[in-house]
Amino acid sequence: MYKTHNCGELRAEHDGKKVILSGWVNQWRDHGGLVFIDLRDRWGLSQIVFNPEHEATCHETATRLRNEYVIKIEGIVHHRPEGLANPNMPTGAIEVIAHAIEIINPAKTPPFYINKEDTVDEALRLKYRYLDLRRQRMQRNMLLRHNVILYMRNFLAKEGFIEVETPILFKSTPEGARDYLVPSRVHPGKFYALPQSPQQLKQLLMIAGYERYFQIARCFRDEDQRGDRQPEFTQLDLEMSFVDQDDILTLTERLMTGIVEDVSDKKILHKPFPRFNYPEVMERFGIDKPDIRFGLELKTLNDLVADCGFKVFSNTINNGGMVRGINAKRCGTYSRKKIDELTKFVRQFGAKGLAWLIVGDGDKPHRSSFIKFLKPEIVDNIVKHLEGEPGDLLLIVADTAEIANNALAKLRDEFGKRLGLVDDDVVAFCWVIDFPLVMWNEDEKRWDPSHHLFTAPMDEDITFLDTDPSKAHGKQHDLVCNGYELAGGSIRIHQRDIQEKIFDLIGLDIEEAKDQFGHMLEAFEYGTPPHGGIASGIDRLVMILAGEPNISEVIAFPKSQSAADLMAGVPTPVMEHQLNDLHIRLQT
RNA sequence: GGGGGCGUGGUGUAGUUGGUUUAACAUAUCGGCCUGUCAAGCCGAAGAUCGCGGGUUCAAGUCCCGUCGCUCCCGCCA
Repeated sequence: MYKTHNCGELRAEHDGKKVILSGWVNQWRDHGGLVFIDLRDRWGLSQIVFNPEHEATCHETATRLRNEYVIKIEGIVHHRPEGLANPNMPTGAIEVIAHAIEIINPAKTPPFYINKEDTVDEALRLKYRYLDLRRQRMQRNMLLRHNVILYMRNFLAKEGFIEVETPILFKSTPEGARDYLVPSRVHPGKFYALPQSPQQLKQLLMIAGYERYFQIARCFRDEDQRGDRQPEFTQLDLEMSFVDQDDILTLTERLMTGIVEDVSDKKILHKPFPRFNYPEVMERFGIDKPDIRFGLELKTLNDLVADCGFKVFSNTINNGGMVRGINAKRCGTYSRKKIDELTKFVRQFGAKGLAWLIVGDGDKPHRSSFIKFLKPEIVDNIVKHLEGEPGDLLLIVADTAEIANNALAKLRDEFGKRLGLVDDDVVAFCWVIDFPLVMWNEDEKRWDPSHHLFTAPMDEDITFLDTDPSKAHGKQHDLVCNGYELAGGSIRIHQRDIQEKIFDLIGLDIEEAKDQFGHMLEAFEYGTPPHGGIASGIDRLVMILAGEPNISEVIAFPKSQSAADLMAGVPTPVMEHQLNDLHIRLQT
């Protein structure tokens, strides 16, 4: 027997109890006479005392312990003597006086501290991930992740959902991200693809009559990494039949609210979650995934500066662009150097430059990169429109709508942080709906779905598909939280003719469509219920709830930026005969 | 594919206008002392060709070029 108790549960009421504990030596303190160790298991720490006057051989063994040794001890729980309790430890009222010890396994000195929160080189953490995972931070994150997923399963089961697994080996389609491919041994020259999401399969489950499906689904996308993107990640994927968009939103909102309030210590800023339509969110924040924990909203200046005489502004407007700005409150103290850095900042998002104005006060005039080109009343209007008060820094970008919005949205995030407007104890959810169904792809000269090609158009917009597709809206919904896209979904098309129309619109000819999606089209003809769903990024959700900056902190075995596993050295070359089996010859 | 940052004993950092000597500090490790510690303490020891390769120079941790790794960002991610 290894344990009668765990190391985190012993309290004063266990006084006098004989216990067996097993775990890792978190810290070892040899006082020459007495030896103390803090014994650690997943549940916590207990102090063990070895006294040479009581158990000489046991004490002798204890002097040979080192951190991270795996041991088993037997002993008696005692109240700690007067004044020696440790109020910082949950088990600090007691200690275990050991009378027997077994060293189950010694341990080398770890390459970094297990028992201290200390920054460690990322490559080292990943190489020794099993040691990194031993640390409190990671154990806490993994536990939180477990609780989030457990909550999801319980909640959805109660709501009548059933969990169904879908294939990992499935079909490659040219839509969306790059696929991870798996060559077939049995079918020379053919490949499986790892799913980017179980999209088609969950729709087929609706056609199959399951009505309410969910899955904790691993998804794979072979694209370059970011802090919130890994090549494989986990979604809560769900789909419902006989629902409209509001049903999905309401259910998701109840689920998210429950998770945040039950398993995290974060507070939800807005309940119910605000719903923005796409034009509104772009107008106010310049981006479809705004962090609404703070204001600093974008303002459009087109009307004020259309014929102002300053070519940077007026030409932009004449060419169909936008002049937009934000007010960086109280940043009028910024030096030229600091403003130049902001210019550099917006340039990385394609902006050609950054116009700025520091609001003056009475006898102190405005300082600005552009007012010398403008009439004073136009300057006053700009200041007024951006609600400039003395000491504010107004930042303006004139460019295409896309670039101006994006650059200012990123500036807004930056100033949200700089001005301390971002409360990390808060989660601010919002919905974004009424997306355009399709967006014009200038490079390919065709329409691309803004969500995916199974998204249903708004009923009243169906005629636009033939006349002016840009005017059609989709029954799409995104859930945004603290500036991250946390979930996305839609009501799906459930009629073959509309689905074919969309294929046609995005430039898939009927033969291609049949080749790639024939099974879907055919299925639609066998009694398809109206249906829709949503998929939530679990890694991102847990990251936000854990207060972590990166999803790899909430994934047990994440990949590095270059999509490698540094612990096992993945990916690896394979044996020649394996390639032969798969009918693959490598280019030299 | 492109741009930025980082890489110095086991770990975390300092040192980078080229030369201050023996590359510093903390911590960990090893040895000694220590019966109430819990960030244990005290004494001592060992431990680094400064990621790797090349170059400039009388002289390179420091400058240049290349390369590898990690990381952030742009592109990409329906």
